[in-house]
Amino acid sequence: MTLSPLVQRFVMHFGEMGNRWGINRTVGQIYALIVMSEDALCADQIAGALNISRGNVSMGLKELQAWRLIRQAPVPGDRKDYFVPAGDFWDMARRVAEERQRREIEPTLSLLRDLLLASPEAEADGHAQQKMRELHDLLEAFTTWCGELQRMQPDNLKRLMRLGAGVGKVLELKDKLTK
Amino acid sequence: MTLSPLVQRFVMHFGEMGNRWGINRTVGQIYALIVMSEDALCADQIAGALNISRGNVSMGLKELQAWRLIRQAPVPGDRKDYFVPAGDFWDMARRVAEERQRREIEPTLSLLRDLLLASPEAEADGHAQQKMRELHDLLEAFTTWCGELQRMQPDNLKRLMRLGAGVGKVLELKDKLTK
DNA sequence: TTATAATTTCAATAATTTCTGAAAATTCAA
DNA sequence: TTGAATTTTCAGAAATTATTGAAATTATAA
Repeated sequence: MTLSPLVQRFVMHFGEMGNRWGINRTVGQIYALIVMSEDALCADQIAGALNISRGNVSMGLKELQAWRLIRQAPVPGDRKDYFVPAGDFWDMARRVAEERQRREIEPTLSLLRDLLLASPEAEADGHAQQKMRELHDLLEAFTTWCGELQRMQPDNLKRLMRLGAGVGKVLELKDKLTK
Repeated sequence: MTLSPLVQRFVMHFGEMGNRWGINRTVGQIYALIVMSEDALCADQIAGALNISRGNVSMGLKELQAWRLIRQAPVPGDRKDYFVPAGDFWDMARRVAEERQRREIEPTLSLLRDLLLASPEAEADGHAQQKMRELHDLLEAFTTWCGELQRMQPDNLKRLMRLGAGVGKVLELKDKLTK
């Protein structure tokens, strides 16, 4: 399978981006390739198109399945595993956000809870704990907010985003009504 | 300078997290140390406390200044450069968000604009461009939204976050009123 | 069963990123 | 100026992460 220059450029770029997003380069490329492809792809096609080893593809597919970004799509009469995207880009964004939350926020929150329980020993600990409290409260507020955004209907979420700066206006509205 | 176990644990953890956030480990540690410290710190104190080389500290401080996460705080009668956090954790969060936007979203958006201008060549390009359009629109909506959240007064932003799921209710409210 | 096709695993290796420390550059008081 | 204190730079070393490819495993058709 050869890629058109258009798809080629996108796939390569997405790989680089993947890097900056905490997923590795080939995993990003594999995902981009699957999304851009009209048909389901099997591991050999992917290895060929991206020019990477079979083993690497196997790892990548496993990781993408763990993220639930792709899923198998059986092709009748063919023993190989074929893959298609699981959901649209909104689903992808949600999954990435969830995973980042889990990896980048939760561990810190849980450490902070721990450290805030300890009674200060050194003289500097009072100040440190106050800072930790600030960070804890910020991360917790953020976490709650993300959770609630995710629980919103996708439609409402889209509307909220389109609302944009209007959010400020809506807040004012709420003020008037609750007063 | 020796660190209390409390601060030590936080600093080490923050370094690990920094890794997952796209800033490197020692840069994360340096920032955490400066934030947790009551007094301004100089490079030697940092190198000693974290047990890393002087050169590494110099790099780290430069990077943190570039991110505008720390700033110099002159200590009268001392020639060394001393550093303190620039702003609180909200400011930090905003800077990190800005930087990520710039590194992780903008380059993709600009590539997508490019690729969407090209006229499809291969047969598969039609489908690919449609997907690219979807991603483009999603990223653009997200970018606009982030920009507007950032332009909001910090107070309103905090209120919006505290509102949480209530946002859905406010939307419904708006519906009724605008109908 | 058995043979074959496909996938997964993982030790070895390649590529990348981070860190050190000595040398060069800069700053500033005398 | 000079020279001591401080910071910066950057080539090479160390550590980390990604990739290969051959062997082991698993799944399927005959």
